[in-house]
Amino acid sequence: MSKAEILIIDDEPQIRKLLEITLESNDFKVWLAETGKEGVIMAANHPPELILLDLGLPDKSGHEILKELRTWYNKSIIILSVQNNETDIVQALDNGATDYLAKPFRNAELLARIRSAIRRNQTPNNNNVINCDDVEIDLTARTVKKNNELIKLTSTEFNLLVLLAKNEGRVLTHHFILKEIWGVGYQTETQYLRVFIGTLRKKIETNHNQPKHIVTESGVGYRFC
Amino acid sequence: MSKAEILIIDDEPQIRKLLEITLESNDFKVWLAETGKEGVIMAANHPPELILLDLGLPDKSGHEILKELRTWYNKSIIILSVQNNETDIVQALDNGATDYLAKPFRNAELLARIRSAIRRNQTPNNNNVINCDDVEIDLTARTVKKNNELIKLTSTEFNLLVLLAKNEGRVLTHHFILKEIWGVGYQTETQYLRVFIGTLRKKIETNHNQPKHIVTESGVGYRFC
DNA sequence: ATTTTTCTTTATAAAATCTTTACAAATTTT
DNA sequence: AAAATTTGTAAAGATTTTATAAAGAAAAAT
Repeated sequence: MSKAEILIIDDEPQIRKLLEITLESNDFKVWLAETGKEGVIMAANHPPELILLDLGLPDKSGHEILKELRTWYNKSIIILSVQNNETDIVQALDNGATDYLAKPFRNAELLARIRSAIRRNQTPNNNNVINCDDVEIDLTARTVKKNNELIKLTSTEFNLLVLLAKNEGRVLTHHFILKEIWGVGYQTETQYLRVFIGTLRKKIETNHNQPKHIVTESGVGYRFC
Repeated sequence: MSKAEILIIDDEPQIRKLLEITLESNDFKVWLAETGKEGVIMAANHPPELILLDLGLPDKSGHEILKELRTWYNKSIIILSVQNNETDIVQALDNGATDYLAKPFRNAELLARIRSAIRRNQTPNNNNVINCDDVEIDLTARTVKKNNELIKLTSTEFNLLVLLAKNEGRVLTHHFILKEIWGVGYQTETQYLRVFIGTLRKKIETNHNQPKHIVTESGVGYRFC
């Protein structure tokens, strides 16, 4: 599972730094923007899982930025603000903010609210899939489809296929593959690998005499796609 | 559009009255419960669009009620509490609370947070019935039907089936299932799991030698559907 | 207090997967 | 082109994993 990405839009350097440290040490990937404009551009280029938005920005009102983001961004936006008046809170929530936290906020609470907001983003099918021609590998579900039909792989076969697919186009040496799948100590058991590559090919190649997906690099290893 | 229904679970009569008046004048239909137990029953009989839950209940801790509700209720639950300490807030949010508001709260803010929470309900995946071929699982009533006939499951069997069904199509590892159903500390008791999968199959599979619903992924875990 | 139900544990059978061997086929080197 | 090396395939044996029954323990219901 890769890290969830959070975009922070705040003009105060200390707050940015504090948030950056807190969030990164809690296993999030953090992006920083100083102005609303910059934030909108960053969000558009690389939509994060969640946005932390300060209301008091120098260029535009945070409320404006929120509205602008909400025209297309539909994941969570948590407002951070020194303003703790009802008007701002109500306005922000009604403009589509997921949550509103007054500064100074408490770290653990912020983190819990972030987890909660991200949890709610999680629609059932945001699975992690690798596609390659007629082969589709779903890492979360642990399924492999060929021409949209489910294929049954054993655990080791699946792990091997994922390793190859994750390194698509790259040659992986026998040593490397054996170390990754079977562990250190098995690095010379190249025969294991041959047998498993064989069964994999039978299952995912259309014509297993002319493999298109799992290609042999004689003397070196194998390459996917 | 009919009125959205809100269930209030709070033991303080003044608060109940205050909330009732506020919410009804804002076009919500209000249900009232004085104790956690009563609240759970009312929620089950007539699932509301949102639940306002007080943490300091006389019969059980509000945290317990929250957990109990969250085993099947997946619309919004907002916590109201006189406690404003981080521990309670974090615990509640991590147990699946949608939001947490400290008493005394401001009316307009509460209303805005309620609107926000209800707005988010509209998005998918708040279905309380899972259908899969000839099997129908009703999370609210805690019943399972096969070909429209009720099937009797024990509590553990039901929980296991729900866990699998909620993750339809995805492999769940032995470890994960054991942790979720039996709790941490049971993660190596894979034999429990085998026995329970066995009885579940006998009950819901048409031909339990060729299971269609609960599929074994040897060396990894099980998959539903 | 007794019966019934559910859960835990043990034993064993069955199935699936992995490892190993043997040899054929393909590729590279000489 | 022949020899040497590497790779692919099939199949047998070994091992691991899973399924099922059934008995004892614990919990719940009567």
